[in-house]
Amino acid sequence: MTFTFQSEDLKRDSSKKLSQQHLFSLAMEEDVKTADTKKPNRVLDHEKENTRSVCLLEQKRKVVSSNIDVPPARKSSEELDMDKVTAAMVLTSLSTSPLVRSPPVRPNEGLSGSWKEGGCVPSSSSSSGYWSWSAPSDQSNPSTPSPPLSADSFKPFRTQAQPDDGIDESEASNLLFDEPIPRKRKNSMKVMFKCLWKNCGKVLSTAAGIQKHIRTIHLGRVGDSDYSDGEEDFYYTEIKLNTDSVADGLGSPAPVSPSQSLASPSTFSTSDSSRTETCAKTETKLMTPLSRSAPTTLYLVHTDHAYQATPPVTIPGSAKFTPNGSSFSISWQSPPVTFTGIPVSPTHNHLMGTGEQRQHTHTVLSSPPRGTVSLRKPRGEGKKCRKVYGMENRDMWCTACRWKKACQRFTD
DNA sequence: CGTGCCGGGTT
DNA sequence: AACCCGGCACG
Repeated sequence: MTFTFQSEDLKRDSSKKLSQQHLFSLAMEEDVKTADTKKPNRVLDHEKENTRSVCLLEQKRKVVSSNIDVPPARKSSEELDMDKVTAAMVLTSLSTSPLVRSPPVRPNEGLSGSWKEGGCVPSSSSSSGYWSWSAPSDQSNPSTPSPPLSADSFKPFRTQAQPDDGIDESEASNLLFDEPIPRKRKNSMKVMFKCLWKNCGKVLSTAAGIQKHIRTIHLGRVGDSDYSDGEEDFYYTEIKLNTDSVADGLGSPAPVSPSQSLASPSTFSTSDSSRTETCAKTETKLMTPLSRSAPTTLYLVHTDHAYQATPPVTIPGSAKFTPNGSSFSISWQSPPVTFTGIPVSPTHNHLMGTGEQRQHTHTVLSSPPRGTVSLRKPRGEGKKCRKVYGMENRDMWCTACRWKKACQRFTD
């Protein structure tokens, strides 16, 4: 769209840099605003636009930074600052992730890639600006360093996680637990990306990470690990898990922390299929006994476009005792709406025989035998998307629900 | 009153 | 189709 014109503009006149930045922040602000109005409106669109424009702008910025010589005069503080940041980033990424060196921008990981470079941007508000990226929706004004307030304004998932993405699995999973609750939202959700590949329960905290994982491990794209044709999208899904309610649920000096039950981070090191297996197993072991009794690590997966309705939560192995992914999971988590699915992308899991796990066996859980044929449907008592996700997350509902049709995800 | 969803409308 | 919504029954 306006992109071409803008970048051209840039090249032509480097002195416009500032105004460009201005433009940038303006754009951000606008997006934020729209996203903030969340209420019952189509946030999704905004979000899409948002991310897209972010992408564009990111690219733009790169152009800027590469094409423009910063006059020596201003080089002092800004540049120094920037250098510090850059250096720090380089160091961290070097020390933690030997694997990842993200070249330019690639289609899928473009976002995360650019996040990293966000630090290098000669923005006037150097450091603070850089951090505020992570959640554009939190602050409408980039110049205010105010701490991100809980903000119901949040959009459930800003596509990719934090600025530290793309780091690498090992780091990613550790990071997750180190990082002291990035933004405290309603119930401190954690967005994770789970590999759906058979027998692989790998969970990473970044989309980039999981994509890479899939690419290298499952798709066998070793050499050109940077190349992404988007196929990975099919093999992972986003999950959200709630750290708060976990603690609540155990309600005591709980011996099991979410982190432990999720996956043992300690073992993460490099990509190796055997390792992934073990990880999956650990997960299973931990999950199984717990999930029978009380909610521990609450998470639920969903794959968006929903007629594939809640495909198995697929914790490999645990599926066995799970009569039905959806109704099972909701049943033990009522008031604190803890987990929610996340639309990653309009992809479908052809991987898991979608249908099979769903319906049947249902009867076990659902209401006692009802003899009456009833003229009108008894109205299933289970919570439907609307209840589960709430109005503000309408975009997470199954399509049917969005259209006010009979819910396809939580059938009864 | 909120929710689930039928029936019917629009794109 | 895909999408949206008025309106009604149910709780």
